[in-house]
Amino acid sequence: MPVTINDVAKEAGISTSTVSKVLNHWTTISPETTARVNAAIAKLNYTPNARAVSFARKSTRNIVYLTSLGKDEAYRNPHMFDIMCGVHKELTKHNYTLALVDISDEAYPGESVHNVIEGKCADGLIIHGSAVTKELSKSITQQNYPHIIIGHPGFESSLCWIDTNHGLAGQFAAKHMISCGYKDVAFIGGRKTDYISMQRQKGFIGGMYEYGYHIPDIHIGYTDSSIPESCEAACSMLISHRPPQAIVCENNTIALGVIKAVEKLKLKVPEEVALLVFDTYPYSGILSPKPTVIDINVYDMGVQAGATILRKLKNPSLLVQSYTTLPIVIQGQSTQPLRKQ
Amino acid sequence: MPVTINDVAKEAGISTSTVSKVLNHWTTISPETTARVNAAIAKLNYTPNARAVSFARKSTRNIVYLTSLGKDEAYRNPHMFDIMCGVHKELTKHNYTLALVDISDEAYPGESVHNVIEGKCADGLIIHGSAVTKELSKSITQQNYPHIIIGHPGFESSLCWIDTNHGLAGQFAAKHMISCGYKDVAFIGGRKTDYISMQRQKGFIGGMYEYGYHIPDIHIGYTDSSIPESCEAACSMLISHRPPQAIVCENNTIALGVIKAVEKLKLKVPEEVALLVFDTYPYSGILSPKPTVIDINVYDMGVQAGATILRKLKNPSLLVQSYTTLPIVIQGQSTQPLRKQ
DNA sequence: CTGAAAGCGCTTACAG
DNA sequence: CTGAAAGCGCTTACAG
Repeated sequence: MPVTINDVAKEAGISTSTVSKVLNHWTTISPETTARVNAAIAKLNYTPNARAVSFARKSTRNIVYLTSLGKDEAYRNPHMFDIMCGVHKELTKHNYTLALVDISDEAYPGESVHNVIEGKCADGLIIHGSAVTKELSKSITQQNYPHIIIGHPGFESSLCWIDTNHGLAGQFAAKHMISCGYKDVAFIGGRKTDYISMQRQKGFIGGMYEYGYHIPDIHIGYTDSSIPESCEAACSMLISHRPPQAIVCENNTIALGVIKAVEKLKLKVPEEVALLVFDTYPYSGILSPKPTVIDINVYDMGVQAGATILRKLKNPSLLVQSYTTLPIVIQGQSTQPLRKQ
Repeated sequence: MPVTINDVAKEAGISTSTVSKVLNHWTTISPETTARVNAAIAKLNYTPNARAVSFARKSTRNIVYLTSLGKDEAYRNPHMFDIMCGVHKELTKHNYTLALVDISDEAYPGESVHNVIEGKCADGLIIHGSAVTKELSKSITQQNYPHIIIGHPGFESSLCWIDTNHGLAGQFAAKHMISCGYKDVAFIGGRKTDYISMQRQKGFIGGMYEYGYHIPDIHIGYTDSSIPESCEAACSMLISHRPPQAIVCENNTIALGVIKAVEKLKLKVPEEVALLVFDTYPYSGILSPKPTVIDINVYDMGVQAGATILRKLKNPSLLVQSYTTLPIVIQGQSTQPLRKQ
């Protein structure tokens, strides 16, 4: 028979409501009563029934994290799980729990969101950006349900989101290259329809331009982000009449392709061609030479997301659409200050 | 104002308790009543309040997944998240939810488990093996709390666990090597204190022995699982007077070290030395040649764990200590049938 | 500063 | 087959 608040009240010789107030740290309770209640709690080894609390309070202190949780997702998209860990960290700190909901096999789009909202099993919702559609956006906005989306949804809306500023990360890439003394720097990215890639590219080109360097079109590559196509793109740049001194790779697969090209052409990194890559990947550590990386602390983004949803709960009218978490440069061996010749 | 079961009852002109019975698919309800209630539910767009249900039922239909959720865990240990996804899949199928609890920064060991059990916020607990201690084992067993541990806890107990059979995986490695025609096969693993490594090694040696091949001590390597030490171990084997035809690498980091050694000695894979690796890693796909892998479908292990905890809930006296999920061989280019000379 | 009482939205014996 | 009523274990106006 589990011990309830009534047992504690009886033991302490005090009313249930007062025990509840002690539990909730009301300031009106006398120190003496508090002490008696605490003694009774300790004696009976009492823990409040979380279900009853959440029911009585009409608040669950639970947040749902909505994302794709299919097989192999952990290998394809480890960043998403790192974000999740950050969210969890922040929520736990404030005595909230985090429940997972999979969006990858819904019967109809928006089903999961609907269930979460209607079932009242959470106070708020954190949604991984890739899962957001316009319909979903509409239903969330209409219900005015506390939410935060990780990653810009890709269209204008009154949704709340946080994201990392990819353009800024591109600028950081430019700044780093300039600081090393590289002027002829190429950028190999994804297709023109790839939002993140284009943001990074724009930021990079803009950053170089600020320092007075114009990147010619032949030094901008668009690929399908596969190893072969990236290798091909890098090769053709490197054997052209004007090979770049350095290549910025928009993601890790592209970097692998570029490394392959470099090996094929027997070029030395970073002496003959320097490399810069966006994002740390599990295998970044095993590449040789160790690449210099423009990294985003996505765990920290998760923490931000957690903090933000809690702010939303306190202040539902809050609009949050913000870029957060500065990119950082992790210096590796694939770039180095150019020696004056 | 959210619509409650009472609103539905009023709308249908029927008592609350009957509505509840319709909701819970009692068989005693007349088709006519059922229809009326369902019409009212549809009309009012009613969804039961999950909190109230769980409170009244004294069951949460929630399972807690206890593991390490620190920063970068997703990169270090993607398998754990793949297991988590499998667990989630199975639980969702049966209308259970999954909540996450981090064990990585508890104030004292066992704190999280204690909170979960005492707070009654879950019906059961799935614990990632690395988090299990003897104290924890004791308190879980004493409380007779429904649980399932993923990975053999490492000591005898009446805990419930599921695991993959590492010895069997080792045997599979031997079988594959034999089927290719290799006889002189080396095994490079972790330290002798590494439980998994030793299981795999034993299985492998035993498997080879069954086919009549004895692995000499010089062909068994113990390393700290680092790239340099594994490279060193492989080198010394390969330049010895009796180099192995093939090397089984107990994990991926070891494999990277061995590959490094092979490159250093300019040996051809698989012609001059074949390689076999345990477990798929995010970067397995980028290695060249693509390694042959003895893999465990850990997502499926998660599914099993989910199914098992649900069985435990129905039948609390069930003891589950079982090896589950067969290893599979994923053929790559690092092994091939030996041509007769 | 403390307590009696209503209520959160369901489920489930029990009676009919 | 249906319904009135008690109860799940708390919280929170409200009264004192």
